[in-house]
Amino acid sequence: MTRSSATAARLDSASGLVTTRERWPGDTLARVDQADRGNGPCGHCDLGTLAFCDGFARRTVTSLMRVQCTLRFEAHDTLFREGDTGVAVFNVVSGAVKVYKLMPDGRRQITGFFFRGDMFGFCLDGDYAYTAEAVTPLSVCRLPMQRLHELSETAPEVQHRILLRMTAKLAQFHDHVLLLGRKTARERVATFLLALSERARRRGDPASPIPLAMGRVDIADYVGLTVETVSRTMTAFKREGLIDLPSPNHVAIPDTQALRAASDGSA
Amino acid sequence: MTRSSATAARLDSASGLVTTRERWPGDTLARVDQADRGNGPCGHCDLGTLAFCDGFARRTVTSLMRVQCTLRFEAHDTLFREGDTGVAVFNVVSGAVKVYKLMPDGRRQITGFFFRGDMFGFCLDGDYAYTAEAVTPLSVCRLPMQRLHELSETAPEVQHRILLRMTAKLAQFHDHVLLLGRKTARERVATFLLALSERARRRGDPASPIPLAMGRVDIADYVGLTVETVSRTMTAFKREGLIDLPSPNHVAIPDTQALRAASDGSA
DNA sequence: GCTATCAGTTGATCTGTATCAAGTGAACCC
DNA sequence: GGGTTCACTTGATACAGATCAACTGATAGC
Repeated sequence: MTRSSATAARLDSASGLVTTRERWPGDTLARVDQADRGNGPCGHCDLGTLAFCDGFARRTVTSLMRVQCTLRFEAHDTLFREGDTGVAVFNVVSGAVKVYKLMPDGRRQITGFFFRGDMFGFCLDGDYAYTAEAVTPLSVCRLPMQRLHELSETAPEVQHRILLRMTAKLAQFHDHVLLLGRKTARERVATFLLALSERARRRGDPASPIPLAMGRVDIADYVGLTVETVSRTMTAFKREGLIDLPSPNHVAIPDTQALRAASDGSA
Repeated sequence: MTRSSATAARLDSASGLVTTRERWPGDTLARVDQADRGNGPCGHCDLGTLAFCDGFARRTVTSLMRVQCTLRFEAHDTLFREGDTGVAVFNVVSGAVKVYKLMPDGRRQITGFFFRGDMFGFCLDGDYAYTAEAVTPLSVCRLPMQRLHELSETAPEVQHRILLRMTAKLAQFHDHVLLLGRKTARERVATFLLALSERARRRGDPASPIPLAMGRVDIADYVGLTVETVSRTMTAFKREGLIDLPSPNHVAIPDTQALRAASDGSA
């Protein structure tokens, strides 16, 4: 069984731009960078149309700006832990996050990866049900749940957008439950790679030589296998010409249809 | 691999109270019973505080009443199928529902069971991501998504309540993904039984001799095992005194702590 | 340059659960 | 009352993927 490596909490006070407006889980790890500017509606990120606040009325954006907070983390930093009081949602500006649950004996299940434009940390008056950890150097936009809730009284579009994100996440979970409950190792790995590829395509990035932000262990803990099986399966795919591995962290998909067939047993 | 039995579509025109206000997926199967009365805020069900509309302002309840629809189904009836256009959410008034996804070769994964007071079918301008089927004779309250959305413009509490339900569902999915990805057969079955028991307790029903609305095949397709393994595991639990089976469809839990220990490998 | 570390890969073996097959008992029907 | 059906159980065997172990190559530190 897979055991999680302990996450070392590291203090980073080297940044010249740190200002702390309030206390929140993980704040000792975060660097608040007020100098961030970009093409996001509120000017605090460069997410453009991927930004949570994109398309909102001017005054809604202004309200969000006031409570928003841009945080930076290094790979392996923990944003919050399972059981922490859930006070904020996060939008990934750059980098990748994994969220996972641990069992008493150390077995770990990663329940989601989040990339640029993704939102995570939904939690209404309760504790976070999982731990969130940076996979790569990370920049996130943090929105306090309480403020978001207050705001949505007057701006229903805010709540509606959250609803949209959650609906999409629910649909994703249905797929992932199918993967974990009924798919073979080959199907799992194929499905995972395809999902990454399709996500890239939807975002306008090249769909084929896709970068793998996460290591083999993380992939294994996500698709419910061991590292060894993930590794063997990817080697097998390479041997069969289903994928190419220019480097361990880059996967090329020469024939999407073939990989898709491998992802649901129709091949 | 588990194969789903074909669901026989049955027409039931024997009811004297059928009135069809509009067309919707599965309407040929449903009986609309306008005569239902109860203690629910809108008078159309007896869910009491479990009702979706419980606690809403008078005029909100009135709006919901007008678009609400109470439907009845028999066991094995299909409410909607994966790929159908998602036009409504459902609240279970009585009985049980399972939702599942199928693979091309017939493998099936049940992604959720829904009981009295539960809400399912969330789907914002898209298709249902799964099929919903009655496990027992069923009564549901149907709410058109579009109307719900319109209503939430003026009544934010509606959207907020949906958000609450979805957040709870998301948390449940995290648990289920952990179960499917990392738990052993014993742990899966123990977790499943405990969840049913705790649900009953939360609802004020007796937590111990819990009725199993679903058959062994459905349990297997939910926890990602085969019928045989579920059956063997339950027999083993009985032999070890972890549970008792007064009938195949009733489970007594003499020692919750012991079963809990079995549910995460701490025993 | 030498060593340590760490991610990934590959090989040999073991095992938990699936698969295949048959048996039991309750409910239903003619 | 005898047969059919269907859900569940039990037994024997097979196998996919886990486990244990070793190897490779890249990166970092001194």
